[in-house]
Amino acid sequence: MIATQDPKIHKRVEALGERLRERGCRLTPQRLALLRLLVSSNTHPTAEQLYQQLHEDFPTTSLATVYKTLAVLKETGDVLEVGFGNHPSRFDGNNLSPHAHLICRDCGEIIDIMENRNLSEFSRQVTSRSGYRLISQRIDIFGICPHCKNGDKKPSNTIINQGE
Amino acid sequence: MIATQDPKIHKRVEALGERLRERGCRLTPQRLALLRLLVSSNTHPTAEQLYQQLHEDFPTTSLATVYKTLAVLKETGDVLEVGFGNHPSRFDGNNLSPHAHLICRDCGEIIDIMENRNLSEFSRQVTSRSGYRLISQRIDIFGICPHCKNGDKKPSNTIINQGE
DNA sequence: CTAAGTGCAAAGTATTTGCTTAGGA
DNA sequence: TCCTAAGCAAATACTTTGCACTTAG
Repeated sequence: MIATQDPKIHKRVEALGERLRERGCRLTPQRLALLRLLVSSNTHPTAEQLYQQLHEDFPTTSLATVYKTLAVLKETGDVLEVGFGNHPSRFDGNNLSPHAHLICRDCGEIIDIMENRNLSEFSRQVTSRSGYRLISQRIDIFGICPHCKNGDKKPSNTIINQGE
Repeated sequence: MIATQDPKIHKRVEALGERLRERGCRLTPQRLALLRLLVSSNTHPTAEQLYQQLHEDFPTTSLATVYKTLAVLKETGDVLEVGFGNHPSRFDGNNLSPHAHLICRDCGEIIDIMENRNLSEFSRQVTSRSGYRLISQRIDIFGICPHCKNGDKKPSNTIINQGE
C-alpha cells in the first residue's frame, strides 16, 4: 500500500487517468494503482519493482500487465522509459520536460537534471548542420554518487556500463 | 571480403592487434578479420552484421565468437558499444574520443559528433554540484536524416525510441 | 452488452555461458 | 606442448504476445 495523501500526486494521477480515458482506455484498479506508484516514486523504478509493489495490493497481477500498461503510457508520452542495454529499463512518471540523467554506476540511482540551454542549442545546431530534423535527445552522465564513494553501499539497481 | 588497402586502416588494425597481444590475447585469423571489419566500417555495425560479414571468410564462425571478441575489445577500451534498449547494440571501433551521436530514427544511421566544450563543462558542473565523481557521459540526438525526410528510404537499422 | 484489460504461459530477442575440440605462441 | 579461442548448443534476462476469462463503461 502506498500513501497517496499528497494532493499534488493525487492531482497528477487524476490527470493521467483522464488522459487514458480520453484515449478510450479503461481505468482498471490495477492501472490506477500503477499510476499511483509511478507518480509517487522518484527513483525511476523498473517494471519488476513496480510489479512487486503492485503485487501487494493485487496478488494475482502479472508482470505482463505492468509492461502492457507501461507501453500505453509510453505511447501517450506520460511516462519516459530509460533503457540501459541489457539492464532492465527504468521508468519515470514524473518528469516529462526534457532533462538529463545523472546516474550512479554503483547503486543505480538516477537523478533528473533539468536541461540547460546550451544542450538544446547544441542539439539544434548539430541536427540542422547535418540536415536532420530534430526529434529528441538523451543525455546520461555516469558517475559515482557520494554514498557509493564513501562505501555506504545500498545496492539497488546496478548499472555496469554506459553503452550496455 | 573487405578491401583493407587503406594504410590508415591497416595501421589501426596493427595497433589493435598489438594491444590484444600485450594483454595476453591471441591474434587468431577470426579476430584479425573482426578487427579489420570494425576499423574499416564507419556505420556502427551490430554484432549480427559483423558476424554476417565474418561469415563470408569464415563460414564456420559463430555469433558467440563475435560477442566474445567484442567483449574483450570493450574491456580494453578499443571499441565502444552503443546500446539502445532492446535493439541490438552497435559497435564503434574508430572513434575513441568522447563524442555525441546523431541518430536517424528511421534508417538507424549513426553519425559521430565531436564533442563540444560546453557539454563536457555541463557534465563536470552537474557531477560536482551533486557530489558525484564523473566517469563518463553519453549524448544521443535523435532525428530524421535528410534521406529519410525525402522518403529515399534505405532502411537498415531502425531504432524506434530513444529510451528503449 | 461488448470492447478492452487481466493474467497465465509461451514465445521472442539479444546476449552470455559451458564445454569440447582446434590451433596459435 | 600448453593454454587461449573457436564453435556449437543451451541458458539467461528482459520483454512481448496469444488467448480464454473477466470487467469497466
